Amino acid sequence: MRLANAHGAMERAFNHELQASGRITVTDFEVLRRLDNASQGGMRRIDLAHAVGVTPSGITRLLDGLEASGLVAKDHCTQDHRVTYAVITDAGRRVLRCTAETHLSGLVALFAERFTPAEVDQLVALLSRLPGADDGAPCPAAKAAQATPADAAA
Amino acid sequence: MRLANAHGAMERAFNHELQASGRITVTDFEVLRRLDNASQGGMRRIDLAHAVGVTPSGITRLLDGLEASGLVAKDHCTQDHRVTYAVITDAGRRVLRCTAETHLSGLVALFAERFTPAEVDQLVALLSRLPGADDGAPCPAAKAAQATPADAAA
DNA sequence: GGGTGTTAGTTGAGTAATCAAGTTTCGCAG
DNA sequence: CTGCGAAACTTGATTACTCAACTAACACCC
Repeated sequence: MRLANAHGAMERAFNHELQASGRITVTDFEVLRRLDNASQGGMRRIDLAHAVGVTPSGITRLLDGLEASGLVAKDHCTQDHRVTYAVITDAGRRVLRCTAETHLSGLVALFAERFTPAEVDQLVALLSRLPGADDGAPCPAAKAAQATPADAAA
Repeated sequence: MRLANAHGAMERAFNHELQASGRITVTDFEVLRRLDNASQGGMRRIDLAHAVGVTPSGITRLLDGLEASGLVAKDHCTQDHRVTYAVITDAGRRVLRCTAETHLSGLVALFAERFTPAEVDQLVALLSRLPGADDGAPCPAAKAAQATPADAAA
């Protein structure tokens, strides 16, 4: 219950912040973050869907939007013609960097003023035991620029 | 992040369970729970909205549905004609009791198999410090039957 | 090489929320 | 008692998803 309240409230707040600064939802943000972290700046759409917790059709529509805004691009796999990769573009990286700067720092501050580092560790450890907590990326702290986008980046 | 993942995954799962057994969403469930806990089995719609974390318009549409299903009823305040109370009906209580039985026990089991009671306390204490965690009801463990519905209960 | 099942992805229809802009009621200042 | 701002809703249009049903490509077996 506390979990639901806390997460709900924070997500709503975060969503508002993101919406205000650029036309971006929390899920969009999460997608960009994930793509930026990915080894080639790209992921299979389905893995991405699972990572951010939406259905395949959700990812299709979500990426439709991000593609229209030029923040991600499509890339087809030559070995398996079923799969399409989503790759983050330079514009996408810019947006990500900019919003992350503004809002991730806000998030960090929020935690910092409420918890000691040890308590944060404790909280993370406890939450990690919940189902689905480790879906997708294990959140490698700072992993800023490390890519070499496949090809089709705007 | 763990918070987002864990809560997201659990909420999705919970939602599916609830949808499967009766046409109910997590938010509907939360509304019923809140109303059942309320002193008269009723609350002002706006307080209810804030408690479950939706906007006033969200509550309107949500209650439209629950009223259509006969799980809650309207009750007008005689002192202030602006406010409308939402009161839980006997049918609503039945549904709540039934779904709570099935799914709350699942939830409890889920936590029990992952945490010791002490750890649960710890987790609750930590989460309580997050913004919005205490919105609405402080979740008074078991508070089953305690009502005297205002009047307009089906 | 032609079925059979599985996986990746899209599309149509529907739902639960949102915001912005209304209406009605209330409280209050002059 | 009249006007004026704020509170408690409601409504219309939009959004971000969902599910169910589809297509296309692969994988395998015989």
